[in-house]
Amino acid sequence: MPEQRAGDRPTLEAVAARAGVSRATASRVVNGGDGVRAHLVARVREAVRDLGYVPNPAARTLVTRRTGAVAVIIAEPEVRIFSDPFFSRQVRGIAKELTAHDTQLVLLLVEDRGDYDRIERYLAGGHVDGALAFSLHTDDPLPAITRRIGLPTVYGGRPGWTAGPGEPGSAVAYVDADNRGGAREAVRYLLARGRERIAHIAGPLDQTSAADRLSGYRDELPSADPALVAEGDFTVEGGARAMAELLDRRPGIDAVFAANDLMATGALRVLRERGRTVPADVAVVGFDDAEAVAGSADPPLTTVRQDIEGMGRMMARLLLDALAGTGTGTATGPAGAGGDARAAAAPVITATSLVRRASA
Amino acid sequence: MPEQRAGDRPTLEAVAARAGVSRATASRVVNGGDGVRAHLVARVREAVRDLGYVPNPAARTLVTRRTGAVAVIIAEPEVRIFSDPFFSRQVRGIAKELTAHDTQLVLLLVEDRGDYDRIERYLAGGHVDGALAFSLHTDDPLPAITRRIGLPTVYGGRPGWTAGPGEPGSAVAYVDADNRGGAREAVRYLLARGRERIAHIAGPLDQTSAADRLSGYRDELPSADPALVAEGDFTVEGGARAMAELLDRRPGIDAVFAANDLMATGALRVLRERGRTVPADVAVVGFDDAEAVAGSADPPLTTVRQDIEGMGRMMARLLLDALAGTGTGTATGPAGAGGDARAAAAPVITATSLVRRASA
DNA sequence: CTGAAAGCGCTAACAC
DNA sequence: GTGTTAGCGCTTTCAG
Repeated sequence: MPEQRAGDRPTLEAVAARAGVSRATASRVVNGGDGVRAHLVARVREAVRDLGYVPNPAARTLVTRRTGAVAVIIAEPEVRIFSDPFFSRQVRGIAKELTAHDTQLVLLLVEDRGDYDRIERYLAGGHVDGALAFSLHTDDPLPAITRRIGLPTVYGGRPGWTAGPGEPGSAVAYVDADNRGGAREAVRYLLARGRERIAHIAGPLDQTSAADRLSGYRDELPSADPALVAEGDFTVEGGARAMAELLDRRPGIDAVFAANDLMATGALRVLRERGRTVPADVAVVGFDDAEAVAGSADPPLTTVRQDIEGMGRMMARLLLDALAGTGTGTATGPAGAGGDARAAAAPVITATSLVRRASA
Repeated sequence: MPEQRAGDRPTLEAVAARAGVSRATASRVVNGGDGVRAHLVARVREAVRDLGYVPNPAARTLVTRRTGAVAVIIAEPEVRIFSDPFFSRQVRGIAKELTAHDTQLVLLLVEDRGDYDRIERYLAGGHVDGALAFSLHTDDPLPAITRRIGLPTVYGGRPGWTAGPGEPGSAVAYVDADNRGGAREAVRYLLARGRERIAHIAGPLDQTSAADRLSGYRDELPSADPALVAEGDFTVEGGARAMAELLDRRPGIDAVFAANDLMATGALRVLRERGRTVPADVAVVGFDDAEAVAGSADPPLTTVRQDIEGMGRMMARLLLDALAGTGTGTATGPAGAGGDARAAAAPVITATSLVRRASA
């Protein structure tokens, strides 16, 4: 290997030399400059600028054991990632918050079960300081992995295994919308408008968001005819199928609350095909308020809005807080607490609100 | 079960000791094991397993100057990222290919112009080995940045500044669909079905994909009435607005070719509102074949399909090839070529195909 | 084929 | 305040 090209990146050493200080002082300045005399700070800063110095993150990570990066793990089936703006929005919220804290976002997409090996190796390798993961199903292997590795993790959506107040040690940090409350509000609204046979198109019930919305529906309609509930899959097609089913079973339906906007859109289509007018004959309420979907539906959807981007931001904030608290990963915290005393182990539930448009 | 707590992760040193070899040999085994006697390989592998050893990427990067990570830069305005499945699909294609080559994906979202400083610092920091960037507008600062840093980069979509065969040194690696050819096919199809007043809803013309599709339309209809072209913005709403405009200007339209499916959907809505039947009165053809959009439109869209995920994969492959070729970044290649002689500096154009559904 | 040794660039004690 | 000095864990000549 010939000698280093002149274009090679300058090191801290070079900066120090040019500024006439030691590497240590140069380092102090680069990292904030506390406790260094002003004129030296200036000299070092100048050298940095002149040389175009940029710290080498690998070297820094090697000694600090911090990477300044966070993994975002998405394990959702392909179809949903693409059809539902939900993920992109949430990721954007996360990205904004991470960026504001100079933290990088490493995207890990899980295609199939076998990928978890790769994920585990990656996470165990110390490439990232923490992880953000979405809507886990009950049997998802991820929690076990992150726990084994001792990697701070925040979940998006209530994880499937958290049912009651949680057994000891199972405190999980997660962020979710008030799905149940939002669903209740939707149904109450329909009731208030005089609707009497209100159906529900549920999402896949192995997802807590779908289950919680169904619970909300049932809260308000405890004695509703079970035939008024059909399970969809959060897609337009699924919503259409469910609507058709519902109409076949109970032609007298005068309102539908769909567990997301995409399914509501599918319902709208079927209602139109079957000659029902919305909202005159049948009122429709969705959930999400994904602008590109709800606003441009025909007619525009009345829906339960959740602040998806805000939830993403909140997830990131929770994780960053946890990282600021602990050292490298697990415990070793000041007080001799047993488990990893991540402050944010309590869930954060964000509010929803009903947005009135034309469909109900 | 080793059950290592993070913090005391075993090092190569430990592996070597347990296997009774030197660190160098252990390293060789971990990195493939070429030229190490079989029984030593076995012993080291066993030690790795027993100890649960995972290499420290920072240490490795420090010496190899390779990070095993690639940046994916998305600078699209918010509205498009969320409404259009295009990006998620392409990112997924990229992710698949990168994963297959054990390379990580670092997502960089550009919110506003000021973010480019941050991006430059990040890229210059050597966090990643290369970059993948999307659909640049003519004046995008990114190319200058990556060139200055000498970071191998592949673009998705023909960059705005590549007009002709390109000036010397401006050879850019990019992957794009055959937008012009696809548009031609759409128009020819409409013509073949006997349509005589074919309008076009273009995308924002500062994006090459939109411009190229318009060119294709004009190729087939060189003397078309200019009032038959309206510019949209690739969103449902934009498509609706453009359709309304078109109808106002030329009520006799009997076909519309929209530059993407989302706009075609908006057009469908307006046509319905205005009492036009599709395809009887007006035939509609889209572009993209985004399943969630085209397939579930009402009526389902006839559209020009492009293999978005495949394009993403191709982008990643091109970049990985380039990385395998060069050392750490810029040049130092064998022949003393002036510019960075990345093999893949020629664009890759992928084929499109017309998918017939009900709208035309 | 294997081992010894020299760093990669940086931070963090610990002296001065 | 600032400099000195150890490494962080790994790859890679270079001997043997």
